[in-house]
Amino acid sequence: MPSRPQKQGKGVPTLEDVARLAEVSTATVSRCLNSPDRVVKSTRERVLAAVDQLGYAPNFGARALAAKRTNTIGAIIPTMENAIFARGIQAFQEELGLHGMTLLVASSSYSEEIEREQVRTLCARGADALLLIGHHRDAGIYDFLDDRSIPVLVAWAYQPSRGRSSIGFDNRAAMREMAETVICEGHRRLAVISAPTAANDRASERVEGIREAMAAHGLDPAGLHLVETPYSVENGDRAFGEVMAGSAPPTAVLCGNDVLAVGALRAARRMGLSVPGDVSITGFDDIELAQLVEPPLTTVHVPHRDMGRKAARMLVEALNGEATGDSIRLDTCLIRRQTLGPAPE
Amino acid sequence: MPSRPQKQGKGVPTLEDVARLAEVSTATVSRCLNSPDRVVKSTRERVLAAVDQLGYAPNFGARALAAKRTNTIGAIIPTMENAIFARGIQAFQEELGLHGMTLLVASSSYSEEIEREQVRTLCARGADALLLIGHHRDAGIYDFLDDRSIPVLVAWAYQPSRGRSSIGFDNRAAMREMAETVICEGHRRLAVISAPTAANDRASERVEGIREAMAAHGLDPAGLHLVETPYSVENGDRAFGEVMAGSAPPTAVLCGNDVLAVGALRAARRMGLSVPGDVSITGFDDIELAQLVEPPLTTVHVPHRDMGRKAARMLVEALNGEATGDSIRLDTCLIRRQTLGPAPE
DNA sequence: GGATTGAGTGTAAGCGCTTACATATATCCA
DNA sequence: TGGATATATGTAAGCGCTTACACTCAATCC
Repeated sequence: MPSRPQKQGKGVPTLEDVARLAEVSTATVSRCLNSPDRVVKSTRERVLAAVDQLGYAPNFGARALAAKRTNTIGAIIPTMENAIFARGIQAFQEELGLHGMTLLVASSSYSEEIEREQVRTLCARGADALLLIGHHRDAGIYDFLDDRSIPVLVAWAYQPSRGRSSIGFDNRAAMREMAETVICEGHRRLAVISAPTAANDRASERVEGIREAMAAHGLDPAGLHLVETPYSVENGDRAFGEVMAGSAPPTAVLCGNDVLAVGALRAARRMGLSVPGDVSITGFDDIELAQLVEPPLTTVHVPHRDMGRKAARMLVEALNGEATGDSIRLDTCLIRRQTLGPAPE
Repeated sequence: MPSRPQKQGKGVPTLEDVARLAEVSTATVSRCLNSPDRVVKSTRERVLAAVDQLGYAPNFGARALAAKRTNTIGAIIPTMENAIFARGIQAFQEELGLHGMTLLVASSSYSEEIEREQVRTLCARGADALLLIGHHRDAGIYDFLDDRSIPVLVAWAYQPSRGRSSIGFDNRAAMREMAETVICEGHRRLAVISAPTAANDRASERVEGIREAMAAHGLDPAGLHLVETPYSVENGDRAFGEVMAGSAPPTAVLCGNDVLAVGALRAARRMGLSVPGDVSITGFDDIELAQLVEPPLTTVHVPHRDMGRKAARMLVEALNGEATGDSIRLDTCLIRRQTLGPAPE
């Protein structure tokens, strides 16, 4: 990376420039900007006029350095391309704005390595608190954050047993409910198409939920055909083919998220299978797409927006020292649309 | 906003702490981090060990303050909830990462006011360059940026006449081509469902393209039934009802984007209209959803990812002083699927 | 009428980092 | 062997801002 000159002193007005123009001290200018009521009106107006005239914008880094707080909250999500995060984060940001805070987003592309790096980056940038997705990550990251006493909130997950403040829903219970509903329709041979579970506790919890339901209903969890594949319609499509390939294909395919389910649905159509006549397919998340496909998808509804909004409030409280350290459990609900039916024959 | 104590000196190691532990000066530590080859190996290793042991992460604000550059590029998009931006920005970020730069995203919720504010925020945070969507905005914003000599790239738009470096496609020409195709199918009564055009040159250019096509084919552009409504399936649905309400409803409804088109499609189905038998519907953007709905949507394909990637390269070049100041025009192409057919009767 | 108060403002010390410049040590050749 | 040169490291001056503290000057009180 070659070094390059830029932002030549010329054009960038500083606090001092404003002070000079308004004929006051830098302290007064600073006060005008941060606690206007500590400055008499006539002075304030003169200063603000100077600010305007110069097009002055305070240097954030310098301010953070001097004031030791940034009113900034960082969030690290796996990817913005996933509608559920995009939606939750949008709500998160809106709510933060209401409290005078700014959001800094980073994405990890589902990589633990990148996430670790992003945590450092966000802290270096002065994030006062952090929003992370899911519990699973190296303990070192939590230590790092604790050392700096930076509050962390885990979202899209609810496992109070982890001993961290979190907001989300019980992925396992939600998926268990879905699996039980499927089993009650008479299905005995089940398959799952899931996002990679290794570093994703939400995904693995969901799969676990299915296993629990099977065990509870006298089915052998070992008989569950599991295919893991990254988040995309294309992959869901491919995985469905794989899952249906054996001699005794499943009569119901539970998908770890709606996008995979939509892919599965597309594959089914192409293979000439009737859904849910020949095979039932279910999703998870209830993204907009779920009700737009044909037939509309049976899935689990998750209140992403609500979660984002509440997460923002929790973090703001934590920063104000009103933290309870509690976790909040949001309710999900099963949405029966048309891709789940009784087992064939 | 109550002030609150946090990050008590205790836990946050500074450059000086590292220097003390490694028994070198702060300058040496700094050099180890920024130009490792200017430090002899033995020292370097000692310093890096200290960095590790302390969990040191450089303070970004302080660094920016001292070095006068941040290796950060800012982007302001209308909303992350729109898949086209999410996708483009994701690619943008990935490419920036390859060049050692970081992305700072902000969203404006389609508000000029908020956008102006975000520009200041990003500059205050030290963005070395900015990515903005579309040309339309107050000249004051450009002045502000020019004063600071911060390079700006306009994306999702290509209008070299605006005299700013931009990357995108010709919204007007792309939509004109679509309209011409529709007209060639025999349609005479057209309607448009568009995003609000007031502060959105992409939307208004698209509408203009339709008018041009009509004029070129002997139709009176004044006869175009235009409904403007914000981006959402729901709104597309509602707008379609509105557009079809008159005594001589259109035989083709062109939509300003795929999401509105999908809403229109849903409304058509509910109203018992056959698409394209009774009415043709077209979209714009070619988001994933377009091929997943029934029937698959005829639309204009836009290379969002490619745009994001190239935008990143252009900005990096500009920062390296290799800027050409040119604009790049990307090609769109019309994707005929099944929602466009010949005019009825 | 002098002491007390408090509101409005100024002075100046850092915040954690980078970097020009100074210094110290090692290396080389005549 | 001595001076020139190169290499490694240290010193210290800021970067633009906030804020504790000091100061000034009226208004207020006994």
